[in-house]
Amino acid sequence: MAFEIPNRFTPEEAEQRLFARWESSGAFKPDERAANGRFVVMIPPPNVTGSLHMGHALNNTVQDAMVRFHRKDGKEALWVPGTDHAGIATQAVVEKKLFKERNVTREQLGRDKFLAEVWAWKEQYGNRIVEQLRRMGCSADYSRLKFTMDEDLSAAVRESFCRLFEQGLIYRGPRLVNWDCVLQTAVGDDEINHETRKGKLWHLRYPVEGAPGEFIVVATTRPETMLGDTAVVVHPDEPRWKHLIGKRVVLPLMERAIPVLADDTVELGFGTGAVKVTPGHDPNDYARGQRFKLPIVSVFTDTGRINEHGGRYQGLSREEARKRIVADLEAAGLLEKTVDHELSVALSDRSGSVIEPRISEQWFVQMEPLAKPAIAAVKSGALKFVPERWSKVYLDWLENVRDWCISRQLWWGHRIPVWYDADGTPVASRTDLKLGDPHPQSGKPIVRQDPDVLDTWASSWLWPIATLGWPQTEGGKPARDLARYYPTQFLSTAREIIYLWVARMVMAGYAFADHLPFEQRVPFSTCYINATVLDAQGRRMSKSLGNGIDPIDMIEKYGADAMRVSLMLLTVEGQDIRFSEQRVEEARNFVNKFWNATRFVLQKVARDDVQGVDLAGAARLEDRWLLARLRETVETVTAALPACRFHEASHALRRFTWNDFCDWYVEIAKVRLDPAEPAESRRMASAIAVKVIETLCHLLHPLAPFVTEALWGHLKAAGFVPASAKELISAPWPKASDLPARTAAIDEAAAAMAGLQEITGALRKLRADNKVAEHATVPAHVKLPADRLVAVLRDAQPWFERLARCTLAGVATALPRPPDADAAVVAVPPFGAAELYLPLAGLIDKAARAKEIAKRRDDLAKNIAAIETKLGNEGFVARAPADVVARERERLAALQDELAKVTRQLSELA
RNA sequence: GGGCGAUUCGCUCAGCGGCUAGAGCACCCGCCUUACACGCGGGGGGUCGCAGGUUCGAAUCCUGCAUCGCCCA
Repeated sequence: MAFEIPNRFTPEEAEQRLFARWESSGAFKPDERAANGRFVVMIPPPNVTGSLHMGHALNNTVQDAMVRFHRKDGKEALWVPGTDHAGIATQAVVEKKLFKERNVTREQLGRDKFLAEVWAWKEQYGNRIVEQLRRMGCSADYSRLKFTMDEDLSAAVRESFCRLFEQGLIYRGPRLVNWDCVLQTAVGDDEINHETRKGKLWHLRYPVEGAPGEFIVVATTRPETMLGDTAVVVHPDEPRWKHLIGKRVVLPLMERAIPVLADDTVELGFGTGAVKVTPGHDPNDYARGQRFKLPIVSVFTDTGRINEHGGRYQGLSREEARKRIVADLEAAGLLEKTVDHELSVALSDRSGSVIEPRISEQWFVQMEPLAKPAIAAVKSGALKFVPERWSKVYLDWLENVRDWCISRQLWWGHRIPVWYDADGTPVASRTDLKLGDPHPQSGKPIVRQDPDVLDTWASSWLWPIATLGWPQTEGGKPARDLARYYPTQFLSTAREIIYLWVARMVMAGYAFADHLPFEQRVPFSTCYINATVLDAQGRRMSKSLGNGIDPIDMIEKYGADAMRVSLMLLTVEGQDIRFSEQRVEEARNFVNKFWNATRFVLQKVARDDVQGVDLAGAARLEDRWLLARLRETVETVTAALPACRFHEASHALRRFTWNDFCDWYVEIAKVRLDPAEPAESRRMASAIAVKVIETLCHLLHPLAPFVTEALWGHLKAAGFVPASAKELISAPWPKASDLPARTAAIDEAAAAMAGLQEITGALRKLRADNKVAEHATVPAHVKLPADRLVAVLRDAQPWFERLARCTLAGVATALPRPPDADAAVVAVPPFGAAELYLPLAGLIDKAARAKEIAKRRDDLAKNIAAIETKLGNEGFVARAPADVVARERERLAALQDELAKVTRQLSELA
């Protein structure tokens, strides 16, 4: 034995060691001497509060596979990691913790002390997800780790705010926002979940002014909002109410007269046909209010209680107010009826409370001017989505973009850099202003800073530029990293944040990356949208369902490589994937298969066996075939990986490794490496086996970095890879052109090899059908349709006999059927059909045989008839491509040959 | 209401104009053949959701329908 390694890969031992070595050798840092261009990726920063879930696992496997491929492909590869401060989520986590552990609220602590607590929490727990990325093997440059609240990134946020403010693109005003009454902040549309709930629909009567006994009936799911109604609208053609258009109704309980207006957006004939309008508490009504210039009455406080505009209901909670109002209406005879109704309720993602649409003063960014270049980026092809269909989602949003509410009533985040004088005149400032300083415009003393912070996306939209140093300059020039690595080449993310994040990053790129000409500012040229990882039943993985799979558990049980490979095997063009532990187990088995194939080669082959062997000299059938398959595999993987066709790449690798190399070549090599074999044959087989293992280490490395790097170490120790060679992570990607080029002779060898594989399979089946004991060796007679095949089989005889588990008693184009033999026919395109005989001295189950052969005969006849019909069709012969017609003719001939032989066998059996 | 996606063997999915529609898992039969039982050999199993259409030719393209899922309003 030349070399011994264990018969199992032990990830728990190898992963930590190899990762530490990569990191300390600087393998994760961009190689500035790289000659093949650059490949730069920004991680979508996970929340500091987060822990790795399967979505992260997939997304980061994709990024790492891409980065590792391009790094090995000779590019200056940089992957920038980092985390996001996640304003509302982090604040909520820390608030909860403080209350639970010390029974204090943030208000009791005060702003500064509370923020110190959040920072302390971040220092202690904020790196968890980064540590998890490292366990996955992510080859990011951790020396560049960024956090959205870092000083430099915070400076970028402030600079961007001030620029937009100065350009007049930021404004402040009252708007209807999603209000979280528990956390007492506005929340973004993305921080809301919609849930279908059972509720009621109350039909309320609003008395018509000056017409006693006459009512308009409106239906509502939220009767308490009626306190803020400022109109009733009906469709202009609504027969029930159109005569009341222009009149007024008296709002019950409030005794306030409000107009009845015509509005053709009311659905004709639906419900009561009339709609109450509460612009202060409903997004649709808000839009109507804008159109009709209705007054806005806000009836809730920021804790969700009725305010001073709610008359005698002031001070009640939303729930109490509803009960009282319904009861009072009923008492007044104004409740027509109540029906059960399913409705969609908006819930805050963070507090779980029902979102109250509410008018409040907020800061907004005017989006239209920023959206224009982002739209153009996709239309011009500067930015491409993979899969392409997501560009529609992106464009739809940008083309109907609404202004962006960027203020949040939180403490944790980037404080809005705006100060006011006593008149409330705001000014945005790059440097902190102190109370009492003169206002730069009015000259009056500054009296306060805006208390709000910015939406987290207002920092993450700067991620690609800010992580590279924007807006810093060095000697009047843009920061070195920004100049060198921006724009980036690739972004991989989830579909949920195409507009929240992706679209905004593109806007920010055009708005702020002004060290570049405008048309070169797109922050990434390809945006890959990941699959959603579902559970085995096709449900989303969620905390509430408890059906999530923890990637770290999978890594601990099966190894990081197995988890990564399982995801890559499942990922077809961003189609959702159903994931389960079983898939990881299967991938682990594949990793083990490759490990053991390498183990075999290391055990059987020594360095001296392969010295000076030139693979171009490979002349034997199986050698030419295997090298051709290896070359094909290199070509496939090299094309598929950079195009994000991960499933194609990983399947091609599994197929070649397992089915071609292990199932055939390794078995053949067991014969070829026998000391009795001629030295030339032994040396060639050895060299090919080593070449395959070495090449597969490279090709598999982006998917399974640990096991391949570990095996690379063994190849080095055994002397197959020079001791001076780089670590696999940095070693150059194999070139197909280094393998023997395809020639007619090689194609012919591949066809002949396929024939021998068919014949091997047929002989194995004959044995199995006749229940030949596993270890018994039986003689076989093989009648072949071509002299060429006879030569091929004679040449392959030593390994063929082992693989087919027989001794070749006769091989010829013509030979008699041995007595008491079972027989089989197998098509060997393009040569014809081979006939196989296995003498079995009375053991044949003739009835079973006859049944099977008859079935085969019928199948053949059916196939032949189908092809004859096709070839008899004048349209087909005239219009189909010549090679297709020729192939059909060839097939017909082979099938006819097989049919004739099968038919004769059937008669011989009788 | 609008948009997107899916529907192919028991399960999960490839294939997206021309090989007898493939793979993995599961299943059945036989094997510890010293690289690997996380394995080896053999086998059964599918009128490609339904209905039309285009084409010499459709699982593959078009139209409609059905079912399921996701997103937007």
